[in-house]
Amino acid sequence: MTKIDDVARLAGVSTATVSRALRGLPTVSAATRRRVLAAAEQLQYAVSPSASRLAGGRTATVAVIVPRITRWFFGTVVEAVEETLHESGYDLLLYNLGGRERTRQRVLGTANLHKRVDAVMLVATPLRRAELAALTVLDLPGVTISSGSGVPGWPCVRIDDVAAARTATRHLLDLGHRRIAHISGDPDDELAFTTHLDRRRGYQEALRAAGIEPDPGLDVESQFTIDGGEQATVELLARGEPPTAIFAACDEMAMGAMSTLREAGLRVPQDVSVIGIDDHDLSGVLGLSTIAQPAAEQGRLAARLLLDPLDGRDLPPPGGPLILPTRLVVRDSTAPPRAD
Amino acid sequence: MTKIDDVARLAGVSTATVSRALRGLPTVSAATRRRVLAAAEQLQYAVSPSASRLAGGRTATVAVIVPRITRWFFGTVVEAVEETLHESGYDLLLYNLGGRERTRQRVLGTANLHKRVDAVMLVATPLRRAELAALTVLDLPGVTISSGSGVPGWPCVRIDDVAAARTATRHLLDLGHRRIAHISGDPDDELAFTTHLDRRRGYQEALRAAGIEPDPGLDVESQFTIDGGEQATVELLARGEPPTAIFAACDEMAMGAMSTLREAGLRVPQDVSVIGIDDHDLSGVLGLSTIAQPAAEQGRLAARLLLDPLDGRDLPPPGGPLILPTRLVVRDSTAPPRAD
DNA sequence: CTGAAAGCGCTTACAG
DNA sequence: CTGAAAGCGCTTACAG
Repeated sequence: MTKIDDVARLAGVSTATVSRALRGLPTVSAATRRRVLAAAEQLQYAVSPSASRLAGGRTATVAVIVPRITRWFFGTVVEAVEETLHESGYDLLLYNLGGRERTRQRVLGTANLHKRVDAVMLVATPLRRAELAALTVLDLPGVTISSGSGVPGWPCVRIDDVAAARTATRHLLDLGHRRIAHISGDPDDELAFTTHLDRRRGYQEALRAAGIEPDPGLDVESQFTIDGGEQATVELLARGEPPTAIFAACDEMAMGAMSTLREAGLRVPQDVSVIGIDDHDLSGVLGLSTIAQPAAEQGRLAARLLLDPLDGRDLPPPGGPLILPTRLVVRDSTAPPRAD
Repeated sequence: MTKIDDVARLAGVSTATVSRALRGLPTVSAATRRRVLAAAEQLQYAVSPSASRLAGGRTATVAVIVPRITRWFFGTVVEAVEETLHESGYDLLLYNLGGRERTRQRVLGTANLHKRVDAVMLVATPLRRAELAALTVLDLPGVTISSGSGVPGWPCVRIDDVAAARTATRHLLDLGHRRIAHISGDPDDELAFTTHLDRRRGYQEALRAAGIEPDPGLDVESQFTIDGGEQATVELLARGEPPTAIFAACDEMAMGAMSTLREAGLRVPQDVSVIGIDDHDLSGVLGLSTIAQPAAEQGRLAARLLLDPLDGRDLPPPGGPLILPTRLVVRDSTAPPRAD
């Protein structure tokens, strides 16, 4: 393929000038730039990323690390991030941890990311001590979305999980429910994220504010998936008298809960109300009440926070975490409890 | 950071030997290899990908191009591909076309991929003539999943869309339906894939085999999304007497259809049966009958077909397209038509 | 505004 | 099995 020397020869300039003209640096005369661009066009020249990266020390690549790309939240975040990154000329290296310890170690436990990317985006993946140490050594810039306490020095984008859970629970309380169950994340969750802890806290706070002491028998741990919601609900029903309402820590769990309830002959919302968090694409179709969170917006904002310093736009670093708003969406899955 | 010279010095060998030892080449004595590995370990050495790629001419990176990562099929494919690629030490560059013409041009219309990746995976993205020409010039190896006629020289993994649609339609015919509507892709679909053409053909073939001439009034074009399914169903209902069954070209459209039917006061399946194609994660929850297709398996197989030649495993190239099996899954959304 | 030259950090024939 | 040296294709001070 053609390389920079070919373009330089055709345009009658040095390779340094070609390099500058093609990258839009200001120190090139308009006439020269025109000639270079024409030559590059004519030769169908495309820069070699490897050579450019080695010489320039920048990769124009970002690693995006998610637990599971197939879950609604992560897919939506990645889509928004991808668009923002590519618009700015950055490549996106996707890492889907998928609960695989080996993958996690390869990505986070070594210097693998070193010189491979200019920055890292960590989505809902709180780091263990050793991983944090490894990343700190690499001294890479980054941003986290919804990743627990985050990484020192990295901005953090998220929602207020405690408040979201409080709002969901209070919605059920306002409808008159007292026996409100919670299904949420497993501490041994293979995805190892901590969002569920905050959501549980909000649930408990709302109950206590209403004078109700949380009943551990109504709190079941499982995975943040449809299957997880089904299993948790099966467990819940096996424990005895069903609750009159279930607050699921995410919409996918809520959907699993709805499915299991229906199979058990319980109607939603007549017998049991269900609410989740997310506002998944299909929540409308299922009539699921939920706390909507802006997934794409979190992705876009996080990408911007990464790109701005990389591209030399030095905004004042955000003080605390950047917390985006959530919103209660009432549909058909929540109603007052039966009066019996 | 430490580089290969540091390792060479500590191990007391040349950089060439370090390079060979670290990459596991056979032409290194066991003792030397041990010393090199120990030195690399001690210095926390990680190779610079840019330098390695420039010198070696291989990027160990694959571009994966999908229409929309948030759709079930593409998310599931990408997850499987990611795992297969990373297991073999390859990076995954994600391109989400998202119906954006500019993105599409940047990725497919230029030499952008040149020297950036060793191979390309094109998912459900038939190429236009100019794009095909551009790719052909780059002379990159690749594989397609479900991408129309594919790319000459690239293996193609897919299902038999005509047969899948035939099976879905026949299922409805077998239940006794005659007024069977079809909702499917738009020829002007911004995602520009052609799967819907095959699925429409299967629908029409099944009808004709049953002695029914397809009624254009029962065939509505829209997008392959939940919204698309809703809009198509609204349109269908606006055209007059509703059909007794709807065959949607994918599960997301089918879910949109179910939602709109319910809002219109029509019960599924008592008033209208609905069937899709995919076996989406949520099809079970929604009780949607469907033709299941193995999305993850298509991704894994396609990744293998890409990796094997790159890694020097030269399998006999597949003769025709690799067609994976589909399977009718009957749930609660299909039933005989009302006898009135 | 432009060019000559060094250098980025590896891998690969080639020679031994 | 190992090493010296060239080369991969750019970018970046530096000088003018």
